[in-house]
This record gives sequence, C-alpha cells and structure tokens, in this order.
Amino acid sequence: MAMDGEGMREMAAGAAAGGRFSGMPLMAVRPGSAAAPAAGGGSTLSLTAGETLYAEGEPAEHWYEVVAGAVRACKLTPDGRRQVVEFHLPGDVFGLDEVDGVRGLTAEAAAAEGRTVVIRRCRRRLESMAEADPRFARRLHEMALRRLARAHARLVLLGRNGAVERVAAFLLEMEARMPRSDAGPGGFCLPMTREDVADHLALTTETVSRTLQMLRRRGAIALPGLRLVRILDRRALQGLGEAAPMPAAPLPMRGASAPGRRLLAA
Amino acid sequence: MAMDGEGMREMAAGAAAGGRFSGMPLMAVRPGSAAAPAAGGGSTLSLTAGETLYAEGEPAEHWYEVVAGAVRACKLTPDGRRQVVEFHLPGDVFGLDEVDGVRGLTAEAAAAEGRTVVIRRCRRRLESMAEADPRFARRLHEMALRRLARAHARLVLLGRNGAVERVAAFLLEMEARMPRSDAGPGGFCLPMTREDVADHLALTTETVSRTLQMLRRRGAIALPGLRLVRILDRRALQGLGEAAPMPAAPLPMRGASAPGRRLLAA
DNA sequence: CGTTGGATTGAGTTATCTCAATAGAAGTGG
DNA sequence: CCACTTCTATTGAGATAACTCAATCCAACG
Repeated sequence: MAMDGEGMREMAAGAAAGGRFSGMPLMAVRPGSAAAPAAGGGSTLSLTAGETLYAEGEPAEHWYEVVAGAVRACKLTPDGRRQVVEFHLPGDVFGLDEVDGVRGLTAEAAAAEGRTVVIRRCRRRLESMAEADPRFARRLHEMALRRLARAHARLVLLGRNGAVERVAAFLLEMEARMPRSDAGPGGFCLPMTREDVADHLALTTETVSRTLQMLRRRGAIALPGLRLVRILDRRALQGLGEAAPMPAAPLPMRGASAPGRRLLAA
Repeated sequence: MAMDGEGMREMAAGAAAGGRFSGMPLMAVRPGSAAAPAAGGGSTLSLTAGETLYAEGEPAEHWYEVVAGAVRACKLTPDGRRQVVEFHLPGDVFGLDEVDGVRGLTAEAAAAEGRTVVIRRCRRRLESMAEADPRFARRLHEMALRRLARAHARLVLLGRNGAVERVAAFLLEMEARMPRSDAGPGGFCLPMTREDVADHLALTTETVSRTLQMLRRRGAIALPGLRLVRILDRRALQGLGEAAPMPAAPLPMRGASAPGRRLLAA
C-alpha cells in the first residue's frame, strides 16, 4: 500500500531541481525555523501538531513534500466528524489532487513528538513543467492513478473488514512506509495519535487501543512505548490484513460471511 | 457525486470520432446483438447480468462506455466478499484507471431487466491521442482526479455514516445520474439488485431492504415497483446524506460548476 | 401453474460504540 | 526539583446498530 515512496520522491526531487527526475537528494532543513528557503526555490515550513496547511474548499496554489513528521489529509463533516483519508510521511508528495483548482481535502500536521516539516512549492511551476514535458505530465497522471487504486483498496478495508483487520493492515502499511529507526527490527514509531489512527480506520480511539492490546497479548506485536510498535509475527498480521486482490478466480459464491471476525477472541 | 456525466460523455464522443471533443452524439445500438461494430471503430457488446468484462489483474487493453444498463466495478476478496467501488451508468466511460497496464478492479454487467450494452474501444488509440494532444491528456488526468475525489467522498460515507445515511446518499446520487424515465418526477429505476447496492454501501441486503422500507414509511420515498424509486422528500434525504464537507466554506464537489451540482438542484 | 431468484420481514447475536473512570506522559511554573 | 495541569492512552460496563440465520413473500418466467 505504500506507493507514495519511490516514484513521488524521485519526481519531487526532479521538480525541485527544475529538471527531469535527476534523483537529487533533498536538502536537510532545520526543524524549528518557521519558513526558510529550501532546495529548488520552495520554502520550508515547520509546523506544530494540529496546524493546518490548507483546508477543503481553498484554492490550491502549492504542492508539498514531507520532510519530517507526518501530515494527515482529511475530510471534515459539518458535525465535527473526521475521516483521515491518507497520511503523508517523510518523502511523500501531496497537494496535487485538486479538481478545478480547489482543495478537496484538508491537510494538517499530525506528527506527535517534534515538529512536522514540509517543503512548499508553487503549483504554477509544476504545471508549466507538465505542459512543456509530456513525460512529466504522464508521470503526474500515473501518480494520480496510483492514489486512486490506493483509495479503492481503502474502500475495501473500511467496507469489508473488522477492527482487527483494519488495525493489522494499518500496522503493516506503516511498517513499510516508516523509516526503521527505533525499537529494533520490525519496529517503528507511529507519528500520530490514537485519535488520528481511529479517524483513519473509521474506528474509535477505544477500539484502536483495545485492538492493539489484543494483538500484543496474542504476541503479534510489541508496544515498547506509547508510540512505538514492533511487528513480531508478520504472518499473523498479514493473515488478518487480507483485504487483498484475489488468487485465481474465486466464483461469485456470495456468502458475504464475516471473515476474520472469529479471530478476535483470544 | 455524479461526475462521470458531462465531461466524460463529451470526451467519449470526441474520442469516438477520432477528433477532439466535438460533442458528436453517440450512435444508437441494438441491444441484443452480441458484438457489432460501433461508432468510431469500437465494438458494441451486449451482456447479460453477471457477465464480466474484465477482472482484476488482467492486462488492460480496452476502455468502455456504457450505452444501456449498468456495470459494477468491484474488488473481490479471496473469501468471496465483494466491494462495489463504483457503478457505471449509461453515458459513463470506464476502464481507464489502470496502474502499470493491469486492471485494479473487476467489471461486471450489473443491470437487472434487459441486457447491459457497452462500447469497447482500444486503449492504444486513446494513448496515442493523449500523446499527440496535450489537452486531451490533461482531460484524462482531470477525469482521474475527479474519480479520486469521488473515492474520497465514498470513504467518508463508508467510514463515518450509518445505514440510513448511506442509503439516502445513494438514492440521491442515483436520482441525479439516472435518466428520469419511469415513476414520474423524482422517480427512477435502479439498474441493479439489492445485493449490488448492499455490496456498494458495505451493508447487507437485509439492512438495505429495511432501510428502504423505513424511508418509505417515513414518507421520504415511494417504492412503486421492485426496482423503482421515487424521491418524495429530497430535503429529508439530504439531511441524512450529509457526509458533506464543511458548512460555511465553499464546497469542492458541490459548489460552483461541478457537474455533480445537479444533485442538489430542483 | 409451479419454479425460481430476488426482496422483505422477523428474532436473536455481536462487534463496535458510548459513557465513564483510571492511568500514564509530557509539559508548566513555582 | 517537585507539585500541578493537561493531554493522551488504556480499561471497564452497558447500549446499540448492523449482522446472521431463517421464514415468507412476490414477480418473472418457463
């Protein structure tokens, strides 16, 4: 599920350099500086948790790249409910999905511990590049299609899976996307609160907590710290995360029977 | 939420004519013929309910336009569960969302009553057109972004809304997208079974049935026939369907000139 | 006119939510 | 450096929306 990584990072670097996908490494930035100039003419923004980069309905004038921390892209309902459509992690590029030049999502810094750092660049430049270079335009298009496929996978996850499966899939995705820094092998640090996770998986914080503890008691994961997770039994999590495509050609034996539900008991 | 309509139809006609968005009307086709030549060099396929156009994982060599009936685009899980990601209705174009040339979804004829008729055309031609004409390529890209926005809206619907709200939103969307033929004003015919609806809204057929009957008893809708629906109190349904983004600020999909605007009109 | 598949209705079960309380970190200021 | 506040996370108990299983109804069709 982690598709932002490679392609986008490469593209971002390329765009930053004003050339084509040269793979130029990103410049390091000082966290704490409010808005410093960055590589390739963009500016570096440092945000505290909760700060919003842009809101749904606003005109879209920039695009962004995450340097540190995390950004949540969400939809907000009038009554205060929230659906985190996607998390943007270091290396990810976002803010390119606008229809008619208007934001369809709200982007806020999500990171816990430490500030969230992003590089902001002008869409105008990107667009003129796309006009000039068809291959670049095609690249942008492919990125959009990838995000679409991702959204489809998430629809299955939310529509057809229980809490355990959602959490398991989420942990596997995060493990794949996060830099493997703390907590040893298979270990990583969640850059968001339980509430963010809950709003992403369409659960409550309580259910997320309970499910995590349940997976821990089962020996599938360890929780060395509040935000730290270590995968102990990847196989077990994958078995649950099965919102997967399909093997050969299962006939429409539409039982619609609940799947891994049973596995909840432990 | 109904965005396939305008833009796509226009594009399809343009593509069919081999030119650029001339707005040429589509040719009528004889339902019942298995695979007849169609306008613009495509072929017309006539399908009975359940027939599949393509399956997840297959190479993507064609794209399609719905002429009559309906097509469901779904994800299937190994254990037989199903999530209908999207319904394609007459006038809609689909089969363009592939990543790496491989189908991410399965497309099957969904229509009840009568056959489903689609026009099939080669992707190759479309791609060479996109390469030749940047404006055409941009159009394709915009379509993808629109579908992405739609998927995001659906994520909210599935993640943050109850059964009543899902069904209400679905009815409003279908009313906006379906030709207003039967059942008088605000009336239309659902081109799919309850099971399809259930698999789309991530509910069970029983819950869909119960919810429809509940809305009927409340006076929000009438159900003149098995597949016929008439909206009686649009206001009531809209109040429920509010998976919507934000009250005050300009709304992305429901504001201004977005085709889905019809959803709120009348 | 009986068969068949979809649709509806009913009764009981359960996964998740809600409400409420506790516990643990992190940060603040005296 | 230690109380104090504050925020986040966990845990418990009861409520509920949706699911499951099962029966019935209905329309289309041979």
